[in-house]
Amino acid sequence: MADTSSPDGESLLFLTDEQLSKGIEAMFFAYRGFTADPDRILQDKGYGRAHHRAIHFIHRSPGTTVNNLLNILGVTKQSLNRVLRALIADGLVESQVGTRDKRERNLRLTEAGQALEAELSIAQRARMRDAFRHAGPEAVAGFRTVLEAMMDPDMRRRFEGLRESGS
Amino acid sequence: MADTSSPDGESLLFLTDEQLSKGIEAMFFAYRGFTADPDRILQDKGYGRAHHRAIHFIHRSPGTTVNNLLNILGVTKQSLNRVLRALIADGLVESQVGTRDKRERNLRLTEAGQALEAELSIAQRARMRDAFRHAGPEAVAGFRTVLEAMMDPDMRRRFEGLRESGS
DNA sequence: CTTGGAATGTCAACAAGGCTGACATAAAGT
DNA sequence: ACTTTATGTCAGCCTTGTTGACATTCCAAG
Repeated sequence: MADTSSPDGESLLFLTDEQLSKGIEAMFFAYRGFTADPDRILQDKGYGRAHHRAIHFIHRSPGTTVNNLLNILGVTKQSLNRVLRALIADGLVESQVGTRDKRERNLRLTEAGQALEAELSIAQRARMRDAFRHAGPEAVAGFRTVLEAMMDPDMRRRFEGLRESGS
Repeated sequence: MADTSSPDGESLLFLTDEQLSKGIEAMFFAYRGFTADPDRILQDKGYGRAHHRAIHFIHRSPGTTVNNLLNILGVTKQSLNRVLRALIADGLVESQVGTRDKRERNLRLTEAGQALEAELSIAQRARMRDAFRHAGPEAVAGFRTVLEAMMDPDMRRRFEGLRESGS
């Protein structure tokens, strides 16, 4: 509807300030929905969003180092360390001294950690799946394209680097 | 690439756990980029993301009440009040006793508030505009569709309610 | 072998921004 | 008159971010 694309040039109607503001608000409200389910699950267990992020990316790259995690998450080592310490103390994450470089710590989820990860993932993916299914494959492709364009360049590189064994 | 859509049914390849996880990570990284520019601007002025949100939605609905803002932002009145108090004290927001119902306060941006709002908006819209332009109108439509589907239903209603004088 | 620097861990202190609970006030509704 | 609603405010707590300082460990260069 309201298809006003000209034959050669782009329509550009989707670049009005109003459309951009709606995009901004959509990001805000959608992010709230996006985090709502994991937040609820974590709340009962005494963890927060920071723990979720650590668990997610350790699951995603088993054996990753603290420094790598630091770069992905974009927080200080002190902040991450507090979270990791709790997860390790609670037996959700194990930290092994690196083999090549013994200064490094290789982080992995324990069985309990994998169980929590699965619980969180299932909830968050369920919402994502419903949204994707409802919107359809072409909308999903557009969604991904816009989000990638919205990232900082170094984050985009990191994002594209995750699991290059694509689909 | 890897186009495996079947003739009648949907391909559903976009609903694999791997695709959903990429969607989750895309949201995480994109949201970081989304908030990066305003965060930088606000940091120097002693404000944070919470102030930005209040300013944004007061700008969006001038004369709105505290209660309305509370519902949109999804925080407690104490939390919002702390932010509003600072903005009012600094002369960025003005609070007028309601005309119909004198219990209500109607919130508006002062000139200084509008100036800050513009500064933040311009930065955030610039990123959104670049992302939108790079992705193209169809991707933007998909982006919006997926984000709306990801919202909680009441937030979606609120989102659709903002500025019904749509484009 | 010694020393410099990198990776990591830890302590302390602090701030933003969430939260709950309790209470006060004014105005509206019954 | 009484209750409810809208708002403000005080106090205190939690999570999660920040800086700064310092210790340890260990690779690697001189």
